[in-house]
Amino acid sequence: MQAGFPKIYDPKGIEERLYKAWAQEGLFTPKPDEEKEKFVIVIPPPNVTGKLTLGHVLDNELQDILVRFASLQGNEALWVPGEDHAGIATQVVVERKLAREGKSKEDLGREGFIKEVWRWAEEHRDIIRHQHERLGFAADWSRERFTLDEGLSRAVRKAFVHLYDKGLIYRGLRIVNWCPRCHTAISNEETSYEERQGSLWYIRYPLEDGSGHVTVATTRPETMLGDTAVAVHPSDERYRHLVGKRVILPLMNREIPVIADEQVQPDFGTGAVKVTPSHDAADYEIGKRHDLAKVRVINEAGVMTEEAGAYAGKDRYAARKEIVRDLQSQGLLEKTEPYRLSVAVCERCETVIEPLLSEQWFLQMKPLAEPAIQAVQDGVIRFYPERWKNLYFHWMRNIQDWCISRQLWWGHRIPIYTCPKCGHVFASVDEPSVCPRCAASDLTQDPDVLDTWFSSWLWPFSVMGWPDETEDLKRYYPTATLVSGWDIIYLWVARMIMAGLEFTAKPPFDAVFFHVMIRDERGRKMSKSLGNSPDPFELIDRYGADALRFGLMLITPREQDVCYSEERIKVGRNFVNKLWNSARLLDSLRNGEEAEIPADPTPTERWMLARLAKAADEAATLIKKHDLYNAAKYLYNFYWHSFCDWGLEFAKIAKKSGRSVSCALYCFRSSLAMLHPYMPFITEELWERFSLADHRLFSDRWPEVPSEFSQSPPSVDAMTDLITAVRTMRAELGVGKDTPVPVAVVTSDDEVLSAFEENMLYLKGLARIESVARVQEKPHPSTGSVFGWGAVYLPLAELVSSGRLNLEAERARISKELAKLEGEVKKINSRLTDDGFLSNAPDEIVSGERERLETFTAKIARLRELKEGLT
RNA sequence: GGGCGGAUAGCUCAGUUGGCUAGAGCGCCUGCCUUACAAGCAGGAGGUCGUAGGUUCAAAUCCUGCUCUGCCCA
Repeated sequence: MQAGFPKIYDPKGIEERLYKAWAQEGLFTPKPDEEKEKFVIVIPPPNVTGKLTLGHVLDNELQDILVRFASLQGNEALWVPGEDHAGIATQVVVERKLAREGKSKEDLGREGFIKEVWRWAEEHRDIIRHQHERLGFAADWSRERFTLDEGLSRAVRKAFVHLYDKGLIYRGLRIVNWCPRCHTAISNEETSYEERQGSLWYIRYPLEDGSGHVTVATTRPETMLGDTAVAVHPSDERYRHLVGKRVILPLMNREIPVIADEQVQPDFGTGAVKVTPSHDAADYEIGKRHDLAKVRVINEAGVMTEEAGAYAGKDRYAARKEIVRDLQSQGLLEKTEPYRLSVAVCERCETVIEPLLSEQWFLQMKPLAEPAIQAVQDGVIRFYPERWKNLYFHWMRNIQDWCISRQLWWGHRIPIYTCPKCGHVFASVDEPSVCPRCAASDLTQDPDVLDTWFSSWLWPFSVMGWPDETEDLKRYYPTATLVSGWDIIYLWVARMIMAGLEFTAKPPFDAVFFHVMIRDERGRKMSKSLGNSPDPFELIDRYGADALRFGLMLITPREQDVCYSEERIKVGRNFVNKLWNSARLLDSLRNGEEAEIPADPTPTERWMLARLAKAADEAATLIKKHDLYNAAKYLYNFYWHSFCDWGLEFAKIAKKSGRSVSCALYCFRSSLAMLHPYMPFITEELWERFSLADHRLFSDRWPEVPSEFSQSPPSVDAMTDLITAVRTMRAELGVGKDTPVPVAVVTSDDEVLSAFEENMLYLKGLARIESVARVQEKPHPSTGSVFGWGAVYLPLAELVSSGRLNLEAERARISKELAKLEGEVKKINSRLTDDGFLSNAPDEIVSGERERLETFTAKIARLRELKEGLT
């Protein structure tokens, strides 16, 4: 054993050293090469809110694999990294941090607060960058971008002005999702619904003429203060006589009308509902149809307004309690029922959303959606897996206008200016000093900022320098594949497609690769509030980046959310260990031998090369189909169970009789290249240790085994059959592995027999087979196994002396095999006597069944013979 | 309420356009510290493919109903 090749692979130090070297060499900054095809990925920019999670590791690892694979395929590969300023999310975390220090953002003022957020953002960008480095990601950091960079901010303004001047951006008074905690409007896509236990309160509204009352049911009694009507369904017989009458709104003593509207669901509550146009989207629509007054009783902070009379100044939930109590004391509360309802909450802070009538900027989406639907329909942009198209089309065809303004400080300020003199409102890319209409100065800019996604949707081209016609934009846009979780298909993916087509007239990428979500052992989504997401960097400390990466790939199927547990990724660590130790073995066997295909490969070497060729082919095909999971499995099985279990065992034995290990080294070298996209560090480390080339693995080529070696010699398969059979029989009979055994073989295949004779070294080395004798008939007494190429017998007479033989286990094994084959034969027979099968099934299937019948019957005959001989 | 998935070995999952004895990893059982690896080696047990029908010469695979389950949208 060569000194300095430790028994256990210790990633610490190695990973750090290699990443530093790669970065210094500028390995991931592509050298423009007109001969090469380009393969470009832009990272889904992580938020600067915090550290990376296991979900990020997965998302980015997939990209890294694609980029490294593309490079090995001879492409000019580029991966553009960067981060997202994440408006609300970042503002929320910084506000929380300030709150812990006893400060508020108002204390700092807008300028001061933004400075504080910048500090936070820069700090977290550093952390994120470092985390990417630790994972070994082949990103080109010289091109790193941030959504608030000057260039990207200009892109945002440019896009805004373009859409504004096109008439697609408008200001509107609408019911929006208002987060009273974040103090901003948010889009539908940023709210989620939670099932909660609430109550349904039945409230009596007395008729103005004193002839009784109408009972309405509500889950939000505090909004009643803003009621401006009671509505019933026009065909509801129970209430028809009341339509047109007036009721007295309790607590407020306001007269409001009873109206009829199709939108009312007669089966909800009593069938009569209260209408609050200022605090409910559906009621707003009713209000518009009936020209109802709008009374706003809750403000932006979730506090009752002046319009709420006696309840003004109270929190919405405190007011609810008091209102219910007051109604009760006035005898107007008919009953209270427990009720399950789904409430909208803010995705960022989980505060219950207040639907609020508010003036906001909206982007008209229908015109943008049409070409984007077309692009996916026509296959200009492909989705993997394809089924996500359904979700995409559904949303795109029902797309709503996008509320793009946010009442935040952190973000891109809306480039809308108002002239104090002439009142002209206009959009401008650059900050204007005077009004273009009346030349007045002292213009005021809209105080609000844009939704974060308004910058993210430009990402694929804004990172390339758009709106300028930069070299990068010309060279690397459109990009190749976008990797994303399906959870942001609306928020991000669909919008990017729309933006790409609108602003660059090109689809921003050729393909979208949607990956699954990582859940915990119990199948729960990983979330910060549950605290069930492990820290990936602790895992790296414990197992190394490669083990985490490969382990993650081995347990993450394509279409099914993965249940993560630390136990499960150990499979990655075990593989790393296997890879390392197989290298250690090769290192001890080589004496300066080259990694190359020998001029005269032996049958076992040919067998190994054929498997390598198949693996290189299969894995590449799978990766091209974005099936990185099955490619990982294929490589795992090839390396461990073909190369190590057989290839290296053969090589070890051959080496003892002086054969060079160059062929094994060739397979090893090829394997390093194939595994490199999954495990960049250990493969590079071994690449260096073995001095396999003077360039980095990243710049190497995917293995291509010459086609003359793609055929596997069948005689070697017969050898592995023989070896396995003898091992099984030994185990069942209880014959120790050190006891040499002679075997007898019945076969009509001369090649198989001569392969056995010529390769006794391997048979001896791997199964302690002392001799192989060709016989015509089964020796007595003996046990054995039957194959397509013949049968192998273990004469028992000679083994009896070595101890008690467990014939019972042998009989059981043979009986089981017999039963299985007899069952098969029965099935085949019934098929072959079925006219329907004979006339309908393709010829190759029929002849295949005939062949199977023949070999199975032959096997059965031999097995029966064996069983009888074992009594 | 509308839509999209899933249900295959004890667990987590593969299973290409229907057609060789339904596979893997982990776990389990037996034997091994065999000079690369016990994070390992060799061998083994374990599944009427959720359920009821249908299509077909042939169904884990296609169709329909049902049950359970996850998610998205409203």
